[in-house]
Amino acid sequence: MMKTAIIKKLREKGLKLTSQRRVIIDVLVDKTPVHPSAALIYREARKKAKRLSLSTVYATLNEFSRQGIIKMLEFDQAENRYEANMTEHINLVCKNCNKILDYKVPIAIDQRKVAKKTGFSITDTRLEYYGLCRECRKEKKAWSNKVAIP
Amino acid sequence: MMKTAIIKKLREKGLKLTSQRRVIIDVLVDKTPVHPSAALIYREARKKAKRLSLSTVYATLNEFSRQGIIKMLEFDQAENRYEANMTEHINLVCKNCNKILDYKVPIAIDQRKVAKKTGFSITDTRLEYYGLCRECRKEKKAWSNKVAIP
DNA sequence: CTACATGCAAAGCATTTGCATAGCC
DNA sequence: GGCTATGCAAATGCTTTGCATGTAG
Repeated sequence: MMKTAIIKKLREKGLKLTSQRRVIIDVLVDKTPVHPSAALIYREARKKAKRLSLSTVYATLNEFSRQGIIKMLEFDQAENRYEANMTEHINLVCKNCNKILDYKVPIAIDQRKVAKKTGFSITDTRLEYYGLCRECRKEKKAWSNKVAIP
Repeated sequence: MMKTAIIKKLREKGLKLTSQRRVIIDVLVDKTPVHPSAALIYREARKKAKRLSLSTVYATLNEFSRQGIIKMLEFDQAENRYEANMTEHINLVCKNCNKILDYKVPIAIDQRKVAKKTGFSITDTRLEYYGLCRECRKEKKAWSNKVAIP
């Protein structure tokens, strides 16, 4: 998503645009390809804004996510990750290196149908496939060729 | 999944079948419809086995999940939830009451195709829709009818 | 027998909270 | 100006870890 689009949404939702938020949005949008964690966003944002605390980063990301402006991806054993890409897609999560890739697909599941069948009104989706990315697969293969059985 | 099926898988994977694990499996399978948390499983399991610690529950659920015998659903701000239903389905998560329902659909996404396009080899999937369940929708409606604007 | 499982208590760590201050609108 | 956002430090709470002991295969 464009930075300006996010800022526009802030306004629509009646949220204030502070200097900290501006920087956080900047970093999040720039880093969205790697699906940054709060810590990474904090580290990067600090370079542009010295006066910024981690709790502000969390508060901001939480609020934006609650408002549907950004997307929060939660993992156990690992930090949350965030993305500004709000179009429906599948996240491919590498179990080895924690890399996350986006996979755009026309989702065949009809949300309206789900709602009719189950009574659920859907506001959000989370679609993830876990496995090994190309690089980590190669690595594993290399290992199994080299490593003797212990 | 059947309890016997899980136990069979344990054997296949070379995992030991202890009395604690037996109870944990029992509870998990019985409670799978509500997608229990580790704490709930612990509480219920304690009724059947006095000698059982929470860390054992965690260790067991982690191991089983690692082995692909059960499924762990991780949330931020909330405890992990577990399920024994290993058939592909979508979890409908109510944001209001945290209820989780299963929605069985023929997933239209071809994993082999994804692998070819992206290099990802997929081992696991996580499909979730967030929203409000039937009951919570009614509740909300009732609120908005009653509650005056503050 | 022996490698894996368990129990207990303590640690870990990402995230949240409380409260005083600051700064958008 | 009023109400929201921020910063700081301390707390929270689920989950993990280390190690001695127990036990399934």
